[in-house]
Amino acid sequence: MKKILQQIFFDRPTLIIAQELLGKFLVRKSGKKEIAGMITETEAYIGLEDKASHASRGRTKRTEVMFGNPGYWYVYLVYGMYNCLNIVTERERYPAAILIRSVCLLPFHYDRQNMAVNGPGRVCKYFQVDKRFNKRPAELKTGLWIEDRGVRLNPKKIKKGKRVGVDYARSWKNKHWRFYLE
DNA sequence: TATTTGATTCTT
DNA sequence: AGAATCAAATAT
Repeated sequence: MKKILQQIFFDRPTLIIAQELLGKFLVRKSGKKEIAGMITETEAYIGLEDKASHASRGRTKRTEVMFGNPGYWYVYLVYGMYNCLNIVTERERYPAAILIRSVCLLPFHYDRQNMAVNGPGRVCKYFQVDKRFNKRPAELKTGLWIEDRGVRLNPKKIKKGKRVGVDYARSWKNKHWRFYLE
């Protein structure tokens, strides 16, 4: 069973979605080639108050997609080198998104050496995601979407921790808004 | 207009 | 521990 997650899935509380995305599949299709991997690590960035979120500094050309409708991709360049892939969540005008940090590749795609793709920069590199996908909807015709393939996780398998690389975010850096599988 | 800084990763 | 490398935020 394969079911593409629709926009309504993302129009809900971000912390719920960030956990539910674990076990879902990120799918990239260009031409006949399809790459798919199970999402194993996410981070939530929520609201104007969250000092770790780009949206906390207000609505800019870069962050406006976070203020828009849910179910859209937010792709940005960090450290001048790496792209980061996020899915926008919650209602229009409420800025929130989830960073996809790691995935686990299907056997068809890996050679044991690199079955895990750890780190947002590596996820984008492997799935050939760049700013072309920014502000585009997560759906089939975009060539990049998220699927439910029937994997059901025991909620106890979900680990929580502090978000990575946000030491500058004052008290918000201590929020346990990072979710991952062992 | 100039400087600083990152939701990172790779090399030394 | 440091480099790579640039868009956006902040300082001047």
